[in-house]
Amino acid sequence: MVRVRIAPSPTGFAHLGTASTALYNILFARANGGTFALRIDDTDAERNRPEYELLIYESLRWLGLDWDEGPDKGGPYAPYRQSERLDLYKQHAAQLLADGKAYRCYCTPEELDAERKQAQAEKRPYKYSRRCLTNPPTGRAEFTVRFKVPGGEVKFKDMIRGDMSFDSDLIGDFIIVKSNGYPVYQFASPVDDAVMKISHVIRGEEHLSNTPYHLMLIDALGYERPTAYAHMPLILAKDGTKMSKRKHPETNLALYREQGYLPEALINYLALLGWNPGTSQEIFTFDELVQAFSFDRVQHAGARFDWEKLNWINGEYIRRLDDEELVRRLQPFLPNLDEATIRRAVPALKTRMAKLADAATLLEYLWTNPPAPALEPEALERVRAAIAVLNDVPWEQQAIHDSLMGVVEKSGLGPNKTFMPIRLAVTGKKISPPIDYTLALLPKEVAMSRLQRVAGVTA
RNA sequence: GGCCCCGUCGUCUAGUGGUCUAGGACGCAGCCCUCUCAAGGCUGAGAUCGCGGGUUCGAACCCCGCCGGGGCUACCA
Repeated sequence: MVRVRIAPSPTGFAHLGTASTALYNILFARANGGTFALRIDDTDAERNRPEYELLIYESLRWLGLDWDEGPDKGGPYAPYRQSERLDLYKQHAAQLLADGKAYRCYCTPEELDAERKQAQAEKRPYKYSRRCLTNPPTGRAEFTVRFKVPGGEVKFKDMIRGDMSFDSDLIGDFIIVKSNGYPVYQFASPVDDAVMKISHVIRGEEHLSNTPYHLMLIDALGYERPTAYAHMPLILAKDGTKMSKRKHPETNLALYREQGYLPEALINYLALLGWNPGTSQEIFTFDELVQAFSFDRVQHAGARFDWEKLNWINGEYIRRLDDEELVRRLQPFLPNLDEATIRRAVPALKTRMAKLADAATLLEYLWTNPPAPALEPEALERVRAAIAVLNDVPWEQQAIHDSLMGVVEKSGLGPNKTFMPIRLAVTGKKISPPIDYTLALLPKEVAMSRLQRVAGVTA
């Protein structure tokens, strides 16, 4: 029975890495008929906020990465919010204490800090002194609980990197319960994984070095270890450094929705960041990903996030959407336009967008009034000729196209000599959809008045 | 500092001793198409496989060292 999970921490906006990890977990769960759980890791009382939890739900749902068990939908191992499982951690800590596998530590943060600085000054690797194990100070009430690291090799299998081995003699006794009674991540996470019967722990590479901590705890508690671990490569920023919320806006999942990235395109891109199918296929449906994904084709090195490639994939998805679906998705991005207008614009927009928000730039002239450009005499002549024929033309794209081509032919000049001045007059820009679309999308009176305004003709 | 992971075109990557004069994709350049911009088609530039030693008839692929990047080493997660 495959059971996987993600355990995001609600300490800010929903993070790109959360989506990536969720995706790999779901891919693995679906391929193996397993269960995917969402567990909220809110043990950092200072930084955690309920509204951030909502942001995680929203972003994951937007991406179609839904969970089988979670705080909002329950499940056989509820509750799924760690702040609601405090008793469980207390029991486990008490058990370790009773077994002599953990002990109370009365050291103050200042004392610990001094120890650490001392070690640093003497250039030796820092490990907690075990003062409170051997010679605890008396008359102090506030304490943390430390795990007594047994020492020796800790070995485990990583589905991506193979056999891993850590020397736990290098690991000092670490805190598992804070002085405020809350468990530390290193404690709550393995306890929950064991109790919730998580079979495969799939998470980011930043947790690779944490795994021995978790394993030692699971062993000490007498639980069965998860069948396997998988540590996914980190997503790096464009500059090769780890993505930070401050420096790199692309960590914010909400941004992608706002910009008009299609969730399925983002998923596709994320899947390809750090993994490849071994074939030349680049575009995948979700089901194809489920089928193709395997941990032995996951990259070991961190992968840099690249907007260009994402834009290309997103454009591919947009072009593959049928027109009605595109209209539907475009609506939130074009609040100034009615559905019928969007529908008429779609054929011209489709190949011109990397993301849905681009439509607004292309169609801006429909709800704003661009300033009249100053045109050369020759260009003005072209505009006047166009006005003359356009006056009697039924206002739809094909008719406009035909009559304008007539003007072009009569002029003996290239089409651009006629179309560009019109484009400038109507949109104020040098870039727009084809001129017939550009005109037809606008009410005839508006289009004509913009042309007349430039040509100096009074309506 | 210690421990761990990693290092192929700008980027994502293929590649597990000879088929590599290192393949693909994005991006970039040029051409075609064309009313602009895209899309599409074609062509092209771009990597002495981080560096230095080995092993081998032969190494991007195996071994060692070095350098570089990242992670962990918190009463953050």
